[in-house]
Amino acid sequence: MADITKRSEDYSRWYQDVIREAELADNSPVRGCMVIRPNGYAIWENIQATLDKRFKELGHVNAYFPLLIPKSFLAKEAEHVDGFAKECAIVTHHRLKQVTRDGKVDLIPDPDSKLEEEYIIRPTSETVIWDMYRKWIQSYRDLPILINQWANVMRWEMRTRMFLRTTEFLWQEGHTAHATEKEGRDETLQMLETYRWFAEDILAMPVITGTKTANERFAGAVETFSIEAMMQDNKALQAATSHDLGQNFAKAFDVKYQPAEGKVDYVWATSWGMSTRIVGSLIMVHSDDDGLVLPPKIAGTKAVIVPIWKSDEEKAAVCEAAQKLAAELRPVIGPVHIDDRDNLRPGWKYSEWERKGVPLRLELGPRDLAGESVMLKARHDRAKNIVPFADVVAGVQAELDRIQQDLYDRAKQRMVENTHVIDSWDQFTDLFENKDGGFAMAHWCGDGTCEQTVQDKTKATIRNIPFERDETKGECVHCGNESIGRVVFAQGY
RNA sequence: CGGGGCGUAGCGCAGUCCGGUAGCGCAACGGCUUUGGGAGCCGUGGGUCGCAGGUUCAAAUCCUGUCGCCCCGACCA
Repeated sequence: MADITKRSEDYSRWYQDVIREAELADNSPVRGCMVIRPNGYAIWENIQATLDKRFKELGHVNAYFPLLIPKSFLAKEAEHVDGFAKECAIVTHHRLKQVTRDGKVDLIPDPDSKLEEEYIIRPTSETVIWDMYRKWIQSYRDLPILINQWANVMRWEMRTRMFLRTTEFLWQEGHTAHATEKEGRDETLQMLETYRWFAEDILAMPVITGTKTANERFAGAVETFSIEAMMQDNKALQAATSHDLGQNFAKAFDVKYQPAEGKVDYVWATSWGMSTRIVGSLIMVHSDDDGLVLPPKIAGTKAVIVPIWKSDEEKAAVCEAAQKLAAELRPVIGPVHIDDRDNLRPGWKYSEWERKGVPLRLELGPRDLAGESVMLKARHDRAKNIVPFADVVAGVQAELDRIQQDLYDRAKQRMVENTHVIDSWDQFTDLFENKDGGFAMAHWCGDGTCEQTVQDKTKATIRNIPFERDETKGECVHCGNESIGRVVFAQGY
């Protein structure tokens, strides 16, 4: 069996190896696109289920807007065009024509089917949605609108990486409309907090919440907020964003409402999203040289039972016990798999389920049966525990809780250890050029040109201006001017 | 789009410099023995050598073109 490259040898190759070995995804015939395999899709389904439930608890409803967007829509919001025009796929024809060339049948776009107005494949849906909101909103009684959609989008990237940046990806995009500026801002921050909760409590991925700088703001937003996580190679990854769109889209699409009192005004907007990219970060935060590691709360399979036997009699007894255990566990912890394949030995099965990231393994052989107990083995730290049958549900539940917490603690500790207070340009360049990188908490003057220069010199960008930070003024780490306080610099994905 | 690397069996690779008609490990299939950390032995099947041209008696190997993947840039989040 093919081995997995060690993280220390080649991080990027390790990442690809883990995806292949855990059967999360495969390359597609189309450049830059990926096939998400059942093991990978199960993770995404759990992400969807958990987030969707939470969104609905917060009053949101789901809807679906079309994949194709009239080209003219994109042009309506000046900054938005600027941000996305360069990476749009365009539909120009609606029919193919068979032609024969050198005796071979080929298909070409039928010149007679050229579209009068061309369509773009959505890179995001603000424009279609706001075109519809114009029709749906007349008065303050129509507000707020709190719509979310689960969809695919396309951004024609030059360089792609599995999950992290693919030409087509899956995501949810929330689009809300409000009567007041404050309501819009509150919604933006509430959704950012939702993402923080999801990343930390469900994915066991510690994040830094904060405001994006003007340079990094979403095209068309007044303010963009993000959660930023640290990967095991010390690079940062933006795990989700939430945008306060102000009245920019309302103005571009002429969406006005009649307030209870006073004159007609433009409505206030937000949008927020999390994509399949989060699966990439999940892989990179927790996994090790043996393969995928997943926190129990998001794993498709929570536990696998490996029955061990020699004779047919033992097989029957052990498998029956495994069925009983699984039946007890499933209603409490969720999916439990029994691996009773008889063509593989237990050792093979152990390593296979380890590669695939199942958080907990239950080993059940004749010795366990005799002792009326089962052996638990945790994926992430290899800890063994023997639990009596009588306590198995509580024991497994406790172990899953411990794994979840441990993964968070481990990731948090790594983030803390690799976050440095940096006070000079020498230290700054040393960190990113000679040392291991990580997060640099450094003073910044607030100037975008200065920020860009730092990026050009070191590849480090301002990930965000953290909510919780040292606001004491100082000297900008690069230009020496008075700072707005410390911000997080890091090299990012 | 620029620089570098790589495409040979399901996976990982050797063979390419120096042309002679394709091999190794794992996996698969059959059999026997096995089964508490990647089982052993015997046997079997599987590849238009990324694709298309060209040179040659002969091309995985040399030449040209092309497609794809990976890394570094540019681009993007």
